[in-house]
Amino acid sequence: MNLIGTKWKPLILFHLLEGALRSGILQKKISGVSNKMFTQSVRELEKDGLISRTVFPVVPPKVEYKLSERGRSLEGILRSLDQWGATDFKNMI
Amino acid sequence: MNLIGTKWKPLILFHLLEGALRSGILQKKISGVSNKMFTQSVRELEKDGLISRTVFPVVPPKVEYKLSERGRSLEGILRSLDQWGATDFKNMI
DNA sequence: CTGTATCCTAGATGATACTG
DNA sequence: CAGTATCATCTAGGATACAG
Repeated sequence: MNLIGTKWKPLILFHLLEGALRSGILQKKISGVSNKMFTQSVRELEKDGLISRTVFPVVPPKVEYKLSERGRSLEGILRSLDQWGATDFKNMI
Repeated sequence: MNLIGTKWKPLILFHLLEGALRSGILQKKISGVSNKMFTQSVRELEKDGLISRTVFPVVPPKVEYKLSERGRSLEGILRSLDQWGATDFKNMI
């Protein structure tokens, strides 16, 4: 939980399960996240070795994030969490 | 994550996987938790319907906690988290 | 487009003392 | 034994403006 136990990290990792994403695209997928928390979250995920960050030297700037091998090892948990959330929510209504 | 995304809740739930536990025992198993956070966590878990609380009218007081059906549905995720933590930790050393 | 810096608030957490 | 109350601290998180 020290690595992924925040409001946004699980969502970020989940959206990266399908492949690398450009920074802006990824941020748009995480509806509601502030610019600050998005940057802070991906920075920490990178520091913890769960995702990798690639900067393309072009203009305008382009940055892509993707899961590292360690991050990929969380796939089962991430999909379980997603599935549980969906099922559990359905049972509440 | 809104339900279990805190420092202690996953641990509390995990320790209840093997069956109901008396309050003091459970708290001792969660090494490092303060009395306040333990009480607050179990109260919220109870409010969210993940665990149930049973008070035995005896002296000295006896209180037991156990997983509800909804809490039990988290078993897969809890065990996955535990296993991932153990495996991941082993890979770091 | 991507990221940083700053200020601010709410909540999470902890230490301690106290009650039934 | 179980739980509450109080005080204090730290961090997560958000809004906004700015920079390369």
